[in-house]
Amino acid sequence: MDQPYNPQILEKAAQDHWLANNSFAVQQDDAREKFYCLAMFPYPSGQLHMGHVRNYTIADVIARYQRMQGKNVLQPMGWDAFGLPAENAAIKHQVPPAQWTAQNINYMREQLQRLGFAYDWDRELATCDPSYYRWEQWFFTRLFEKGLAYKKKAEVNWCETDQTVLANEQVVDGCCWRCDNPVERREIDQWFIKITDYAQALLDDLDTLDQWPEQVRTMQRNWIGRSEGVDLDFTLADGSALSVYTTRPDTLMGVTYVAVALQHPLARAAAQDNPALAAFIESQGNIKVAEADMATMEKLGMATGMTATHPLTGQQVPVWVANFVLMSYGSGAVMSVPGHDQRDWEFATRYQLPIVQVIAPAGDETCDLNQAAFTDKGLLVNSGEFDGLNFQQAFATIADRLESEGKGKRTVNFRLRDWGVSRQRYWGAPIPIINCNSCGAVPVPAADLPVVLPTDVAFEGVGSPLKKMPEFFETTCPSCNQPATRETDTFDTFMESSWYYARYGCASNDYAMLDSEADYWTPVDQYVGGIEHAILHLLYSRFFHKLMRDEGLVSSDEPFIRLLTQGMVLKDGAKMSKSKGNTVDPQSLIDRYGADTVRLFSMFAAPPEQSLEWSDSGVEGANRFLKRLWKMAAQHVAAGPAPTLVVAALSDAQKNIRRKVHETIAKVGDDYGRRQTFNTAIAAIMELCNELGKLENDEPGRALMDEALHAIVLMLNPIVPHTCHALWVNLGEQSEILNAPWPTVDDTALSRDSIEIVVQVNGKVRARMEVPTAADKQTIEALARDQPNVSRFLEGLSVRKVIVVPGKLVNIVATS
RNA sequence: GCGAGUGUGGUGGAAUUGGUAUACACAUCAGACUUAAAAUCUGACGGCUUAACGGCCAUGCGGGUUCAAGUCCCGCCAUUCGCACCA
Repeated sequence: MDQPYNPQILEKAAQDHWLANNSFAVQQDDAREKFYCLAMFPYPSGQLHMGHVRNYTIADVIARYQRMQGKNVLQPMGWDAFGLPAENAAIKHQVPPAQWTAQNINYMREQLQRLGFAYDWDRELATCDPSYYRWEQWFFTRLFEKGLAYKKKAEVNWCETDQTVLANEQVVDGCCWRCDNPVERREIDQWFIKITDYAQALLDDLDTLDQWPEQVRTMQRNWIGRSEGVDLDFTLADGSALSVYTTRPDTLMGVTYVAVALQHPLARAAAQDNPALAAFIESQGNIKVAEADMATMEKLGMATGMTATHPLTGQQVPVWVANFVLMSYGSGAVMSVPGHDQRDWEFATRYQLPIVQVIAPAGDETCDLNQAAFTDKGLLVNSGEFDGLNFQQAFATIADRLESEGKGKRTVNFRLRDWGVSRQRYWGAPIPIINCNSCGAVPVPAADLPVVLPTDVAFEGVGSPLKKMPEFFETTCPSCNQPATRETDTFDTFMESSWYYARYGCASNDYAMLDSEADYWTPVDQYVGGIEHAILHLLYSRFFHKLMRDEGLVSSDEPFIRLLTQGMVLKDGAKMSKSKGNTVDPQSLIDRYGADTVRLFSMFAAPPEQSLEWSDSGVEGANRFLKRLWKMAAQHVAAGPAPTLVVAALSDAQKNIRRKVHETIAKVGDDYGRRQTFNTAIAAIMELCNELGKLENDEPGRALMDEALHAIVLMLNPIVPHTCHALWVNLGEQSEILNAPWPTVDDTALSRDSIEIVVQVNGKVRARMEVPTAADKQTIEALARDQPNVSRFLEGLSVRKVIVVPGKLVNIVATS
């Protein structure tokens, strides 16, 4: 056995072996349980960072562990290859995005291979490849035909810097999520997908995802934002209806005015012959989202001069335009109850509108409408026939009344809005639509797909080059054969990442988007990725999965059964990032210590869901452990073949160590499989190694050492596979460790003759004692009282009670 | 403001179902080996106290439940993340 530990040589040898044997390629195999393990694929930015290393190591450990459980394990890898940075790089370095992306993929693929991840590279895919996005284009045309994709003129978030539209989810604090510049509002034609049709299903099925972090489910629930209320109509002077949505119909009798959004048709109509109102709307509409710190923005408004009739009382209430009413939620108009809504209260106070109390506290809450609105639920007052009703009763009674009189309707509202998928960018999948003057928007026929994105382009830096390429956009209408124009917008890149996990199941199928093998592998059994995707990517993927299910492409309801969201990698307390200049280059660490050391450290330093504080000396510690293990194995091997283990020949000390071996096997299996706390698994193995250092070197001791080393190498294999690959051979094994089964626990090794029991007096530890395992409570109690330090503390006290927890402790309760 | 999480030695963290708080590692210090250093090995390592055995205190703060609380309950404080005028 080579000495010393030389990771550069042994890692290369293991990787060459896996490559030569195509060790990680898998096929459908109905004889075995399948396990699909997936880490979120990377954007090919240029090189791996520590976050990637952590993400992919976690997934690889799970995949290799499941393989040792005898499962048919798929772990693929690919590239989220469309996106903005490629265009930015193209402008900066004068390289076409396709070329820049391909170079990065080649470099990063090599880095991943040097980390020894067990990927089935036969299934590798890149989303910028026409063989991939053609199916996305095809699927979009299917959605179009089903009415699930549509075009509408919409006010969108426009980023002037990136010259593109952003989804609501991509606007962070009023700024672009990528470049952090303020977002403006613009109206242009956009393609949307009806995610709102699936809002209820997306909400309901969250309850089935019991192996997802609760936090992620809560965030999605809030994002979908279901509320139950009533749509009801106020009547305008001309007899038309002004519809408002409320979740508090119990406060209906407290309405003192109605407010509409700046963009509401009524506001626009009123502004036509009211220059002051027009000016107000103009001034508020031009406020950029970033400048208007939405949460603290002053509530401003102006009366329209119109009044509306209250649906129940027949009273006339004024109609105001208010800057805080959202056009995009409900009907863009609200009934204002300043007594019981804080926003309405602030607005009414500012403009001296009447404030009426219609809800009285049911308990001892304070209610002073001079100070603030009373927003809790309570009992109705000043509400005529409804007085005395509680919230539920009032909701039901008033909703019934409105419905029977045709003035309202119970309604469920969602915060979730349809997904805008158009982007005015070049480096994305072309939207497969042809715009014809006579036929309108016509989907590209399946036979004409894919619409290939031209890769030979000149980049000037502003807007999309596609708009300047008549050879791309000039075409004929598939329907009427007249000259027509191709759509030059491309898809949001979240489209590609919403279904890639399924495509891995049949990555090279040129005849279908998904096939029966894709259905065999899906859903993903274990998904691993960053918490930053808790809403966007994970919600879109869930939505896409249901769309694909309804198209007959997959048979499951959800894409990801179990989800692990790993924490960030920090250095000096801050997230590692180029802008902060606190990055650590994985490559230099691999060069210096080997991939296994980097893998071991990133799994040992913190539990996977928590943030990981980077520590250079911690990396050295991980390397030190591997060197020690290597040395221990080398010494064992150098002493010649190990004798056969005869359990009866072991000394008591050796039996204790053997028990530790088997306890550790049980614990580590539980940590990998159920708990997914890889740090504690490693700690347990380190503990065992420390114990083994004390092992006597006699014949039974050497036999035990052989058993223990085999177990340790098997247990560490998912985390440091190269080192274990080499150690396994050195321990004299013929077969390769990759396919070795997980070690089994010998239950007889776990049994013990005696056990340490803690003795407490009044809850404080006063002694520890060894008692026979079989001892009954009386015996244990008697032994406990005999402990010198215990009898000392019991002196002068009378024992009231003795609690015996078998195998753990005795607590003697005594008072004077 | 609403929702979720976190708070344990000098540091990262462990304690899984209410039952031995501080496992494992890092750092530090001491010793061995060495001409010396590095590497390696051995040992010490929460605070106060004691010659020693031992004792007292300590898991952000204040209460509570319990024979027993890092863990459960109530009220605060700090911090991180998400959402944020959603009627």
